[in-house]
Amino acid sequence: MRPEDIPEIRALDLFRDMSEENFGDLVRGGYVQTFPPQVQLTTEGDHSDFLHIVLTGSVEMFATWNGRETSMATVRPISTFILAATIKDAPYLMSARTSEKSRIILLPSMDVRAVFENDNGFARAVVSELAQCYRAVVKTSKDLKLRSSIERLANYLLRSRRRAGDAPEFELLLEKRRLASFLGMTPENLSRAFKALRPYGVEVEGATVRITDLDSLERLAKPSPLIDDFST
Amino acid sequence: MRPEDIPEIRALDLFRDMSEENFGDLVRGGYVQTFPPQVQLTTEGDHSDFLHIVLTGSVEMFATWNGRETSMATVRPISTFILAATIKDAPYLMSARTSEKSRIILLPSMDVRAVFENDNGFARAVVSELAQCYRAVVKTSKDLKLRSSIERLANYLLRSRRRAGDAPEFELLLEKRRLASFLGMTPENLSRAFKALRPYGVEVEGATVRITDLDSLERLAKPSPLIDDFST
DNA sequence: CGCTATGTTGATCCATATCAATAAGTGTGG
DNA sequence: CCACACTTATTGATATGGATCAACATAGCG
Repeated sequence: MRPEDIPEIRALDLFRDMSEENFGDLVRGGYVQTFPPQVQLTTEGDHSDFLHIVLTGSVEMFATWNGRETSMATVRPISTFILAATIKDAPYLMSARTSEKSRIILLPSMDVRAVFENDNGFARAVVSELAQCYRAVVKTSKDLKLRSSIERLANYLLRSRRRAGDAPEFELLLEKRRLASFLGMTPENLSRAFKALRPYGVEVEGATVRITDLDSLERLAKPSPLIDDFST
Repeated sequence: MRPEDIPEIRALDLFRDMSEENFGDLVRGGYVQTFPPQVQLTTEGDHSDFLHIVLTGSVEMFATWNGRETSMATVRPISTFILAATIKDAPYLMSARTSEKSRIILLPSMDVRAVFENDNGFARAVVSELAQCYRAVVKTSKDLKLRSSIERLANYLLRSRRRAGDAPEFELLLEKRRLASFLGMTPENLSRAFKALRPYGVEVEGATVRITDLDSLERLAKPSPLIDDFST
């Protein structure tokens, strides 16, 4: 692992409260690797060997069943994935692939579990991280069950806008077909949903989205902090 | 709290590893209450005042948006709910109501957080519980996104059968309209889905289900441990 | 450049929702 | 214990959101 990576990792919520010694143990066994796009990092059902941390780039979490595939989430820097599987020493429930060129830290699961047993600060940080993940999935589930596809897209755009610092114009960070899968629809249907949002002030050109009538879009989307807020 | 309740709580995974003293603190401030059916215990958006533990009966977790409502999960004895909100001191993402007459333990959230800070055994148990909850929601999400409504019902029946000790005949533990909502469909559609499963050896009479051709149903349902297993 | 993957658009189909009517439970009070 | 009211479940008819199929356009990329 490059020495310049270490402070960045140390600054993560997950590792901030652990002892210097335990952090050293954890990092010593780990390594950083750069992957090209479209590399599959984990396969659902496999046993958890490493805790992954995305340093740069982005990673798509997806799941399959009976020949079908669906996009479950996108992991962006700097955060971990498959923490739950690592801690429980259980098989992955999701697969992961790089969406773009990405630098990823790999920490051996055994080491993570060992430090988890010894370091109370780390154990508490894991709780916080897992609670966050849990709440994120619950929100996604509510989004899926309570909203139509157009409402989901409208709220997704409002969230994207917020993530871009409330800019009226921003880039979609996902390929449209992945976005469609994430929102639980087909690419064709997403295309039509974008068109259906035009009367509400949504202009799309390639990956660029401009929201010209925020009020109108919000009246349609009815965003809720209990579904659409990032942190709470 | 009745003295005879205490050992039962102490035996829960969540409380087994904590110090006697901290357990005492936690239990002292809590109390047990019996609620009639259809009592709403928490409301989404409210602040977390108590960690709830279901001793008997059952509790439905549900969520609402824009006048719509959906059933998210059913909590059965003996387990906790809204642990994530309690630990994070965040608003509830789901509401809870008793489905039947239920005995519930209420532990003040403040006490739970205080003990969480002090007791390392408890902190680790919370991790394990949260990881479990997280993985359960991920499975439910996969079920929803990757399967049609008939496939979801078929797999739900196979899980119910398993929970009933692989009995060929068992009772639905949910009202059909709640089951429909949990599976993400309308009651009418659930009715039709049951009829559609008749050729696969599913006989329904009231709340009683008999599975007469397991192989056939499994060929249709294609259950997967990564979606349908309870614990892993 | 030209190939291949992605995105769009149109036509059609299908799963599921909605609406409406009836039946069957379930609980309540007389 | 029965009659009534009310909720839940079923069934049929119809509507519709979203999927699928097909053709074409477009944009990355080697």
